[in-house]
Amino acid sequence: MDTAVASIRQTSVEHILAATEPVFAKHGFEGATMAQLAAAAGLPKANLHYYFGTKEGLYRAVLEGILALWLDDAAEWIVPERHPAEGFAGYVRAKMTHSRERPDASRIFADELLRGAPHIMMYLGIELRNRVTELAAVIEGWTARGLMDAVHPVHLLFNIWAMTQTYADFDVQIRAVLGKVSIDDAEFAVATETVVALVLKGCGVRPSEGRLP
Amino acid sequence: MDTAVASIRQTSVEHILAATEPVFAKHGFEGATMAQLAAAAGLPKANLHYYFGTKEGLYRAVLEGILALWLDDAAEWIVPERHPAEGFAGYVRAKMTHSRERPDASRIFADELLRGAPHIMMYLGIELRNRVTELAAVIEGWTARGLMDAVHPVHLLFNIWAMTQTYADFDVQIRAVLGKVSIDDAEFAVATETVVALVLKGCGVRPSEGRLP
DNA sequence: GTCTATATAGCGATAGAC
DNA sequence: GTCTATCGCTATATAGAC
Repeated sequence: MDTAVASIRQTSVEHILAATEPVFAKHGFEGATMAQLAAAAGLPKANLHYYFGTKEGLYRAVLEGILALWLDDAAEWIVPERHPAEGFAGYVRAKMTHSRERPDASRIFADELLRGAPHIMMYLGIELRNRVTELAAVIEGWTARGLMDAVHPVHLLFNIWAMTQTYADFDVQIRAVLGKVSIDDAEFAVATETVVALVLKGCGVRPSEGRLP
Repeated sequence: MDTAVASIRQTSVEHILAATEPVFAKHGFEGATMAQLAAAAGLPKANLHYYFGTKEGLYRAVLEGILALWLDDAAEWIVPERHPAEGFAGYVRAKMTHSRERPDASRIFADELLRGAPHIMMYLGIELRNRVTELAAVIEGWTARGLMDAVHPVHLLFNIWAMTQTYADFDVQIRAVLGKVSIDDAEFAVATETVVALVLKGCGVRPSEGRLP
């Protein structure tokens, strides 16, 4: 089962998941067709049905890989041991890096939310909600220690997600308004530091002076 | 032509546009079917084809109504005559009100961007881009007059749009995380003032003291 | 496990009676 | 202007040879 040797099944499954992610990102679950998905994987449609049963089964498998990726950034940066200046800046930069390197993952998640989250309602209401409760406690702790202003921690998180993910989800609008065919590294760095500054100054985060109290 | 008497055509067109907006918001352009759209309007499919020709024709008509709505808020609030404390707060509150009252419009626009803006590329690159250039000049003027910090004006606008529209587009996530079936007025007011504070403090906007210099 | 060929259902769009 | 019936096509899914 869990040997280091990649079984044919495992290899095929991983190949199909990676190859079909851009198709779901481009067309959404409803818009993507099995013919497109199969063509992207370089396989006949029947093979996708063999491994995932239905189009929805394939989509759920793609989604689950994305959700696992999603929760990790916050757990690394929004922790009591850090000063909020470091924690928020690190978190925003990590999210922005994800928006740059895995925009398709962000778009699939955005599409799922836009449709009313028909496939991940339980994840939102239980797993994500629990994580947010933990993060909110850390942020309130920072405020209690006088390291930043009192800001509604949950709405702050919603806004950090919104700002960072807009650079993946609505990338086409950003490129059109900036008049650029693609967003280069320098422009993306400007965007990242604009968001970092908005969050740090917007929350009245005191400057980090070495160790925490 | 332009009389005050509503022609049958005009009445039907407006009815269909209003009735189908929620369907496009829920399923997107590709996901919505003519059968669903017709059912929402309480008409046979053939009637929709009679007035709009194709599904795409209907969708474009819905989109155009939304775009017209979209550009007005900024032109009212982000103007040189206002102090940025008043301008940004008013703009954010206006956008938040739109997210609360016309969430379907925001979602249709979000879906269009997520798909790569196949129907409104020209609007983004020309009309919206020109408007943004004007708004950026106003914001830079505020900075030059010492009323706020130097913030990249275009990225600031991207982030204001992201924060305000997330309350329409990703409303399902917000409700799930907050554990509420619907967002009540009090919660929405908290959200609004959280965004207002993030923008004003984040941009280092000086307090408004009566008249402008 | 792989792939061709096909079954069945639903799609956008239209013809033509009213 | 309205509506029923239906065309032609493409969708998801599967049967069955290899």
